Amino acid sequence: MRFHSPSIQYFHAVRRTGSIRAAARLLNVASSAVSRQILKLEQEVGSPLFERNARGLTLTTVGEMLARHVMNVLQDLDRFRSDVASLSGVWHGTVSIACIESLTESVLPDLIASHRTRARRVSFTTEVMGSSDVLEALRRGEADIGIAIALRHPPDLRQVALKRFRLGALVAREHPLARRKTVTLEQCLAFPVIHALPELSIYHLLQPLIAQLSETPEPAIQANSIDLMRELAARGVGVAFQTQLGIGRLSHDAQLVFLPLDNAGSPVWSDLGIYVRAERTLPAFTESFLQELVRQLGERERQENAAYQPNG
Amino acid sequence: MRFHSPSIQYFHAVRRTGSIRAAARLLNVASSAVSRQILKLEQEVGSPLFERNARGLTLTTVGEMLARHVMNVLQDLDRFRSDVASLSGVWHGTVSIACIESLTESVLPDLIASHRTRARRVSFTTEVMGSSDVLEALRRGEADIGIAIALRHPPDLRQVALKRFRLGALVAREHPLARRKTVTLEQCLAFPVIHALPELSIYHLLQPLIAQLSETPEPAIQANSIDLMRELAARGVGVAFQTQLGIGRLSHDAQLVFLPLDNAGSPVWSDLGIYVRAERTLPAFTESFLQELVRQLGERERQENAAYQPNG
DNA sequence: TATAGCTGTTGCCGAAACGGCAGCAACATG
DNA sequence: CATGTTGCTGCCGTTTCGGCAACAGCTATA
Repeated sequence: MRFHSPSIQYFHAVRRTGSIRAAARLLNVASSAVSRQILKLEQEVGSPLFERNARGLTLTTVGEMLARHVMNVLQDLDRFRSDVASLSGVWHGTVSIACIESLTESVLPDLIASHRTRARRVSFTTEVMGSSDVLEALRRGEADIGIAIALRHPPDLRQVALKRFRLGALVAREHPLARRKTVTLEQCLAFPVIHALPELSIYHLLQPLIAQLSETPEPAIQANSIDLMRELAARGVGVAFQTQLGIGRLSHDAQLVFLPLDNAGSPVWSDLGIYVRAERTLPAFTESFLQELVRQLGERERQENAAYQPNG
Repeated sequence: MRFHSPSIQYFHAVRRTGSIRAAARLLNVASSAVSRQILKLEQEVGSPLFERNARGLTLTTVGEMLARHVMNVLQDLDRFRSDVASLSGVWHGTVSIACIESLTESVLPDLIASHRTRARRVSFTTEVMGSSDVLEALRRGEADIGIAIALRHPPDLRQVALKRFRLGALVAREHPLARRKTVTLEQCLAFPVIHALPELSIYHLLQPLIAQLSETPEPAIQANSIDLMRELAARGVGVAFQTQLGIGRLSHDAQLVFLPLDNAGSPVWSDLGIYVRAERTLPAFTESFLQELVRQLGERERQENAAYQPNG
């Protein structure tokens, strides 16, 4: 079922590996064959597609345009294949997800588990990374679905849904703040805090708020792992800041208490976006999972925000 | 710049012409070559793509799936080509429009003329047809932009915009009704009327309203040409029914008067939809024209509806 | 019923494209 | 300076593609 010219496939491999010889190894062909196909492509397009550095190849502007087209073609080929397969039998294929750490605690495992009971031949690949890396993985075609903090997203990605969750403080059950319903940032900063490093998006959400305060005390601990921050908070080391999503149901019977942040009377939101490459039609089984993901996240959004309403 | 395998192109040609030999003539190759490529494709997909009738070929279910993929590929190739071209110089290409007759009077010619003063190398192909044919032409990839009466549209088309215009009666200046601001259907039916044939969408808009009336008099004249109906009305033959869009500025200095229809106190709307194939990214110059079309139609919608407000 | 005209398919064969092997120059790294 | 990497290029066998002609199946017309 490979009815597209070798040039397309070879170009795609060279773009991904950044080298002709590496692409040749990947494709199990001689490097000369790959080299010639690239040269032929460049001749047909009428413009160089790669810049030849001593240590590999980099895309030119025209090359990036072609890469976009080739990605559209190959991803749509993928969809076509799965469409034909689903015509005669069960769904089967792989859903590739790129997401930030907050999802790994309950949302994603619950969802994948429940989805696999219904569609057993659909497997999953999930990779955890930073928000900007999530978007980049999508653009490069390395993931089908991306979940990240919703910053401004590039035009070649489509924001399927946008869900807001309250940012809050995470403290041990014995912590002096633990009895409050909500907390302000000032109240937290009176205690030792566990700050996120700039590579986590929580940093970028809190930084502007902290900058507004008159005094900015030194953070006790800085970390780049949501998990580590949570465990530190549970041991009473200090106050951590997270979305409630990342804590989920553990907070009920565990040492942790989640206190929604209150900034001058209004909540502090963390916007979670679900992304997909814009120029793409998803295979049916991927689309189905996506719908379910959006629905589940919407459910969580509703529940968690209702729990902290003025009249809740 | 033809870096896609011949099978793709041949398949596309066969689908369009419905015959291998006709496709071969179109492609300037021997019919045997085309036949072999189709057979090879069917072998690779693992399923027949066409049903062989004595008088040509018809797509099977799998064939339709492949046709969809191939269309996506070729249309995106087209976009890539125009993107590369626009990189080094002026926009050039062709915008292909399928629309219903109402647009040809003023909206489309005005828009095309003004667009060509700014982008001289962009040419236009417009074809007038019925609403359902507009959607079909889009699905078959024979048009880039479609404008039709907004009925329920298939999922593979995207409704870019939806504009509502008032349906009204069209009478000669000397007609007894001509002095009214608005008219009801009953009032019109007291005179000879020029009815649309079922192939025009006006028929489907008026039919349910006429069916509600107690008496349904015989129509004086039936026609399938908006133009003919307008000319007949101008000669005082009877009352025609149209959207104001189809009359436009001519009504000012001509023999015609447009009277918005009043149905039990509320206007009768004719919804105009602008459509595009969903699984497609338009070339930049096409997208630009599309935006302008939507803007202009929105402007007309605002103007014409404001002219008949209760307080206007 | 016979004929003419259309359909898609198939051998045969030359031409074009593809791909593997080995060797080249250019650059980076040690 | 030696070694390992990069991409590129003759040479040549294999594969694929495409044109020509002939074939069988069907339809419409005479």
